[in-house]
Amino acid sequence: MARGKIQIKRIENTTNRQVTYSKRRNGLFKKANELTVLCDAKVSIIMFSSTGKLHEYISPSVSTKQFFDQYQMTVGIDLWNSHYENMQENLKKLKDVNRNLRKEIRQRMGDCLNDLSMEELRLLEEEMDKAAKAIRERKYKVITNQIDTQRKKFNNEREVHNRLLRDLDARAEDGRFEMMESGAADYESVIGFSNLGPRMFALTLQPTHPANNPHNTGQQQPASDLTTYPLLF
Amino acid sequence: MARGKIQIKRIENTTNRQVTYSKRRNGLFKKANELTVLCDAKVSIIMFSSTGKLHEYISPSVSTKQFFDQYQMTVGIDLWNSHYENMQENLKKLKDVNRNLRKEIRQRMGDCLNDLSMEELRLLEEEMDKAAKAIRERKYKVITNQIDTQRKKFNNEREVHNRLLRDLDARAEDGRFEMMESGAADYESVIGFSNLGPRMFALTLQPTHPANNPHNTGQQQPASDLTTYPLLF
DNA sequence: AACTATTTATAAGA
DNA sequence: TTCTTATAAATAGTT
Repeated sequence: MARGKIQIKRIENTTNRQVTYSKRRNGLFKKANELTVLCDAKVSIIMFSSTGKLHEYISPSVSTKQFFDQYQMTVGIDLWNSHYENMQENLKKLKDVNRNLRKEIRQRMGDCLNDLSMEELRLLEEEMDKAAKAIRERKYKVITNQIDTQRKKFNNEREVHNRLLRDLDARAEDGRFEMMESGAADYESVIGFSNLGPRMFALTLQPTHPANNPHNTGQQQPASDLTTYPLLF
Repeated sequence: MARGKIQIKRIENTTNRQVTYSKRRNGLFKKANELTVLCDAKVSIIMFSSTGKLHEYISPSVSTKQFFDQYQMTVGIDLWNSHYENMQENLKKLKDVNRNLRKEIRQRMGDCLNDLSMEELRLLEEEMDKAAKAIRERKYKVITNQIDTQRKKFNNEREVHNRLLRDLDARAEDGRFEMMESGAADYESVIGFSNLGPRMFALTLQPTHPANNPHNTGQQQPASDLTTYPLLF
């Protein structure tokens, strides 16, 4: 406002506009600061130039965040509530669903049955029976699988053992002197193992159900005995 | 700036301070608006007086919300993210809990048993049995209560009916002419009801279990017969 | 709220 | 960008 009055309308010359922006921005900030000091006020100015550049003034001793909080509190309506609201609602819904789920679980555990109607109780009982059946079946299947794994492991060990025995016999026939080289202690340990092997298993497994599973072949004998374990649970 | 230079420091006189606040605020807003127009900028001014009063300027065609969004985007740090984060986390936790609850329910319904260990299956089965027992007991109790209510209702109706009969007998003895006044149709209907009453109930209820409940008194006979209903469920 | 003497801000030019 | 300066605008103190 000097060297000629100007119209308050967009300055078309870009350079001119940016110069004016810079000058007036400083003027604005200076005024804001004076206001802050003179009147003990809190002022926040945020501005973007036409090129998108940000400039900010804020009264000393206040943070933008504090400013924002106070703004919200004063205005009453929550600026970020629009962001929040949806979330708040989701949270509430989820909590509700959660509560209901917990209630359902409690009912399925036999608690909190008081507000169930006769028909609901009947349905629940039916479901429980069906579920219990499924659980028992699954349990049985798990056991069966465990047994099966056990059997395979056992068969495998037995085979290894048998191979060991065969090797031993073969060596004993081929050349007895080779064994002396490897030492008597080794020989004794192998012999010891062979003595404890099949006979020990036969002792611990077979007497339990001597006549069971008539379709078992000799090959599967020990494992088949193991599969009768489920009956003991 | 007029009629004498002033020091830029807090104005102690309250009235004076408020007047100056008001004047300079207008000046600031005017300047902000000029800046907006001249330089095609976006300006937001938020200020609080020393008394906490809020005043705001914002360039036309921009909302405070948009302003803060742009501010955030430019500054990079999210002003309300700190508020958000907590909520986001809560939401996530709740969803997780929710998922687990649903899974538990499915397991209690006999589905999704695959990732349960043998021990978990055993415990679940145990719980299911216990729960099923509780549910059956509750069901039984509900039935019993229903029966009891039914019985009371029935007794009450019977009593009303008997009183009606007694009143009828009394009237019949006291003065037969009064009845003729009220009309034959009414009389017939009352008689009709009395004929259908106790005999009808006796017919429908008693033959079912003629020898049951030997400890029932004559007074409670029809209701007691009703209490045998639970056996039919 | 209006006035106005004076200070301050600033447009244009350098 | 900064300085200069003529001039417009803002405003302190007053009514």
